[in-house]
Amino acid sequence: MNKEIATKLFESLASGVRLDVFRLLVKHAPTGLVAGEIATELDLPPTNLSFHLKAMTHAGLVHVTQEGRYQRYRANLTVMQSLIDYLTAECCAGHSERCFDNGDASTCCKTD
Amino acid sequence: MNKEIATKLFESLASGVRLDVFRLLVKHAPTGLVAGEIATELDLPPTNLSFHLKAMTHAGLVHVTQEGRYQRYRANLTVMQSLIDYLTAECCAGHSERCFDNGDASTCCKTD
DNA sequence: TTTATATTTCAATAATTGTTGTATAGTTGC
DNA sequence: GCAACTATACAACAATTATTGAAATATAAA
Repeated sequence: MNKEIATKLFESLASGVRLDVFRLLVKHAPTGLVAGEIATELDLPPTNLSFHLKAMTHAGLVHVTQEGRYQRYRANLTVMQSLIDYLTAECCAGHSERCFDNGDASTCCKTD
Repeated sequence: MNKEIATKLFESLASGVRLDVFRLLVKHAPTGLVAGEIATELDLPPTNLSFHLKAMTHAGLVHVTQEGRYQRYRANLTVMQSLIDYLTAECCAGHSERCFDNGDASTCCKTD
């Protein structure tokens, strides 16, 4: 994880639509959903969903696999964990006592 | 923390400039920096920095206090912690074993 | 092979965001 | 009060992102 990747991921999460898509896919992990199911669930026009899915895939936030004529999307939980680690490091950065006053600091303050 | 607030925070972090500003402020916590110091450190035109600081302040990512003719900015570590919690909940959501295979899960899967 | 289904690509447009210089408001010290 | 300094507000413009319908691609089924 570095600044460039993190920025791309934040961009991906900065849209209400994409955040909804990601949360839906997390909810359906590890099976994932095919594009049509996502469109139905979130009531989105297919073209718009496709636009956002492409952006998320490009950012690495989701994975896609072909299943016949369907495209199955899955949340990339690994990259999300990396992002949380990065954010934790950014947040702490030598100030763990402020950031984690009443929490566990064991995953905190990584020097990267 | 909810989706709307999270989206605003992600927007704030989705810009290279703003991410740089925030990381700089975290590095200088809890003292913070005045606008001019940030501009010098990151080599940004004052108007551009002001634009981004305003956005960050509005999103709640930083706090500002007046010091005579200076404006001192500080990273809001509390909201960052909330965001990490939110993201952790999003990431885990009943799938901690996938998300935290080889890590500490004690800060994970908070039900909020 | 023809028809239906799923999804994406393309094109057009709307809306938002980012950057810069100039002007303005507020603060300090003489 | 006046000059120097800090920062923001405003205006103009550039660039990016979002949304939608129509057309295209590809797979599956009849």
